[in-house]
Amino acid sequence: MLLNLSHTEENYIKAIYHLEQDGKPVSTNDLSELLKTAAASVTDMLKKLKQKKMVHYKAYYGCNLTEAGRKGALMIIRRHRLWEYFLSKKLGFSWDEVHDIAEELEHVGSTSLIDKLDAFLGYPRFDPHGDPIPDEKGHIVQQQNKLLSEIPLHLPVEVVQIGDQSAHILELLSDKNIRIGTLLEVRKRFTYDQSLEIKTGSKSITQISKELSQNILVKDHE
Amino acid sequence: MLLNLSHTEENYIKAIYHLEQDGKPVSTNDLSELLKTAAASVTDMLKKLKQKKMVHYKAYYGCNLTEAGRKGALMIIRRHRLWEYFLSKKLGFSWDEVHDIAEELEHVGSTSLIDKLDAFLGYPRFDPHGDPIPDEKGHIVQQQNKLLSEIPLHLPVEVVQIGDQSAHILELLSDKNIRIGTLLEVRKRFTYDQSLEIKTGSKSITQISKELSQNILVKDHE
DNA sequence: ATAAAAATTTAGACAAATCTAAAAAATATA
DNA sequence: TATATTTTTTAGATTTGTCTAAATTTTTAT
Ligand SMILES: [Mn+2]
Ligand SMILES: [Mn+2]
Ligand SMILES: [Mn+2]
Ligand SMILES: [Mn+2]
Repeated sequence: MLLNLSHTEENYIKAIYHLEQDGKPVSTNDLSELLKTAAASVTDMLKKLKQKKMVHYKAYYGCNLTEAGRKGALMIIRRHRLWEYFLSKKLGFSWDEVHDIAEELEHVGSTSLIDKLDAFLGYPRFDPHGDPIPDEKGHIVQQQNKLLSEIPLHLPVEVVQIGDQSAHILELLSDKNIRIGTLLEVRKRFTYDQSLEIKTGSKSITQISKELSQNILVKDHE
Repeated sequence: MLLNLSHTEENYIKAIYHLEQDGKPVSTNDLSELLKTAAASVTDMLKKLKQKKMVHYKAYYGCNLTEAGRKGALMIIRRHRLWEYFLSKKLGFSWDEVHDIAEELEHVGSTSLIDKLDAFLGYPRFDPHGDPIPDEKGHIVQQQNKLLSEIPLHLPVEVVQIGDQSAHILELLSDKNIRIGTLLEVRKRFTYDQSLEIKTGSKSITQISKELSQNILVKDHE
């Protein structure tokens, strides 16, 4: 292990990375909920991660990743997304099956393994859900995508990313034939429940709930 | 996990499988040495594996795998060897680098992952060290190979398997340009230390110690 | 500003896997 | 057979990651 972190510690810093917005500290409870672990256990772990200089932490305040913690998190995310790409593109898994398996593979800690896997895959820049893959130095592109819920009517857009990545949302999208690269256009927006009627491709019309529309990221299609 | 075993438990049943010769029970001390774990710890684990019906165990007697234990061990060996094949053939690792990484990958427990990996690799029958890969049902071919130390002079043979698989032996073989598939012929056998002089391919002559010759498995080359 | 509610930490316990040291059983040797 | 040696098990601790319950701190609401 280059990082010298246990599987559990890796999962914590990854979770902190995902919860960190701007510079705001991440609360014990948010981690507790995301990791499905008692808040008391989170407190214990934050103390340990502080000792290992992976997080800044002050009691009753919350935590933030240190620079080392951020680098570590990006490496775990790199592993996760490269494995997802491999599972999807090489082994033929569908995009809603890859996450859980990658959750285990991401903890196999050989650096040369991941760098060779990256080369074998042809240095992919995005995983099967449209999320960017950090490079070997931990650089990650920040995308400027918009939520489908905020797109004006009749503007052609392309799906580039899915926010929430539970098996449930992926199942629903699969059913609606929506995936990364799908071209969409919002036809109507209903004020009552903020649901959308969209046109996919050239023919098919489907309804999309508010929740769903807030988890589909799109970019303008020129 | 289909088997519902921890990483540690998996390592134990794999170790027991490798130590089991004929029907002879495996001793606590042999396991202790192979796993580099105190004998007292092995005793504790054997009790637990007995509870889980993975081994037959009686105090002061030793242990044997149950049918379930044997099936489990074969599945772990299947994963290990398929990953070794992948690392070697797809990612370009040399055969002496793959074992340690596979030691971690073997514990990722999705059955569909391994079966799809198997298909992706084209159902290979042998790993990079020449060891047979069990199929999805746990069937494994038993090879009838001979030790180089027991081959008569001037008989052309082909290297098919390496016994011990430490990085050290693989380094030595690599230096001598001996790998799976190499054609050999024993030229002389020195009584003093039972070292061999062998001809590899058509030109190169090299010396091989007794230890090394007892870890190179060969078959007749017709 | 005070009381109620929510978030967080501390305290104490537990299961898994490990260790060392001591006791017990099996095996080898004289 | 009696004794010495080796092997194995038991006893008691330790580390990691977890839990529940109780105490404390912070935030929200009256
Ligand atoms: Mn994922
Ligand atoms: Mn994980
Ligand atoms: Mn191996
Ligand atoms: Mn292992």
